[in-house]
Amino acid sequence: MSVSASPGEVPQARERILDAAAEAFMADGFVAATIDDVARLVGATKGLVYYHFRSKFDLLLAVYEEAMRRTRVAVEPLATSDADGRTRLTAMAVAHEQNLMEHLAYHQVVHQVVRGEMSLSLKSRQRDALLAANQLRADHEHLFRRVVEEGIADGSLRAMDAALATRTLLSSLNSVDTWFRPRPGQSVDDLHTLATQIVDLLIGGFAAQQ
Amino acid sequence: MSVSASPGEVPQARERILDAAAEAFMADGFVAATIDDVARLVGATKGLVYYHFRSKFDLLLAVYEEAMRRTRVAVEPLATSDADGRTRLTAMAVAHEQNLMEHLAYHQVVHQVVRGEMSLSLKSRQRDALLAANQLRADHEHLFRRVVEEGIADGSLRAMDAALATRTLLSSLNSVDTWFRPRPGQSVDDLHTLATQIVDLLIGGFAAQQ
DNA sequence: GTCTATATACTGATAGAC
DNA sequence: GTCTATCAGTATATAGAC
Repeated sequence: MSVSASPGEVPQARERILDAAAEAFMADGFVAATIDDVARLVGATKGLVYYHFRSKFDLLLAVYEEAMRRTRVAVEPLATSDADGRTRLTAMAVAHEQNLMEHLAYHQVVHQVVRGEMSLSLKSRQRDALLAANQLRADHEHLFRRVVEEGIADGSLRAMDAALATRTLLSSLNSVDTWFRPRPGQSVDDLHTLATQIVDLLIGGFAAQQ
Repeated sequence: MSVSASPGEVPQARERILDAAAEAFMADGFVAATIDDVARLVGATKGLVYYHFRSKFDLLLAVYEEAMRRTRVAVEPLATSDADGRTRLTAMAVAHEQNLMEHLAYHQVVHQVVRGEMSLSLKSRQRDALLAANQLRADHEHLFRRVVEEGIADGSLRAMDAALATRTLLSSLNSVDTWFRPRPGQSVDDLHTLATQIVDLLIGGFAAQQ
C-alpha cells in the first residue's frame, strides 16, 4: 500500500502520511476527516503532517495525483495493440477495475474530488490545482473514448453514442467503490476474477442473446 | 421540486427547507454544507430551520427518506406484471434512472449516506436511525434482485450471479449522478429518452452481437 | 413562526522547544 | 524531523426577543 517505496525499503514519512490520508479521507470523507486523524493513523502528531504537506488540501492533491498515476500506468499500455476495439476495451476496463480494488482508498479520494465534495474554502491557487488535476481524469476518459470509437468502427462494439457509452462505462466501473470492500485472504487473482466478472457484465450486457 | 405540496398549494416551510437542504448537501456535501447555507437558500435564517428540524442530522434523514419514498413509488409497481424478467427489469431501471435525474439533489444525498461520508459524531440514536434508513435501500435492491432472478429463470437474462449483477446494475444506474446535470429546457421526455439510452447500454451491453 | 444574539466545541494552521 | 502548545476562524445548537 505504500506509495513508491522500492521492495525492502522502509516507507518514508511522506509515503506513510499519504496512505494514512487516503484511508482517513475514505473513512470519513475529506471534509470530516481531520489532520489529527491522519496523524493518528501514521502514529504521530499533526506537526509531522504539516512538516511534509503545506495544507490539508495539498495532501488531498497528492493522494489524487498518486492514484491517477497508478491508474494510468496500469491502463495506458493496453490501449494500443493489434486486437479489435472490444478486446482492448475489455482489457482496459479490467485493469481499471482491478486497480480500483487494489488501491480502494486512493481511488475513493479521486471519486470525492471528481464529485466536488470539497468545494468549500477554495483559494484561487487551489482551484487552479484542482482543475489541473481533473485534467488527468479527462485524459483518462479520452483514452477510453478513443478505443470505444475504434471498436464501433471495426464492428466489435455496437453502434452507439461513443461519448455517452464511455461515460456510462467509466462511471459504472468506478461505482464499484460504493460496495466493494477488500476481504482478508482475498488474493490478487481473486480481485482479477471479480473485476473480469463485472466487466463482462457491463461489456456483454445483462440480457440473454436472442 | 417541492416535497408533497398539492398542485396550486403554497409549499410550506418544512418542504422548502427540505428542498434547500438537498441542494446545499449536493453542492458542498453534507459535512461541509452549513445550516446557514440551507437557511440562505430558503431565504430565512437558522432559527427557522431549527424550529422545524431538531438537528442537521435529522434534516439529512428527512431528505433521505423522502428520496427513497419517491423512488419506491416510481419503481415498485413495475416489478410485477405478465412480462418477462428482462422487460420488467428494463422498465424498473428506466424509472429508477429517470427519478434520479428529476430529483438529482435528493438522490445525491442518499448516495452520500450510503457511502457513509458523514460518519463523524454519530450518537447512538443517530446510528440506529441511519441503519433503519439504509434498510429502505436494501429493500429496493432486493426488489431488483428478485426480478433479476426471475429473468434468469425465464431465459430472458443471461445466466449470471444474480447478487453481483443486481449490485452492478444499481450502482451503475446510480453513478450517473456523477456526471449528469440538468440543462435548462430539458423536458421530462428528454430525461426519459436519456434514461432509456443508458439502461439500454447496461442491459444490452456494449459489445456487438456476434 | 421567525429572528437575533451567544454559548460551546472543534479544527486547520503556526510557532517554537527539543 | 518531530512534538507541544496555542491562536484564530467557523459551525452546531440554544435562549430569548418580537
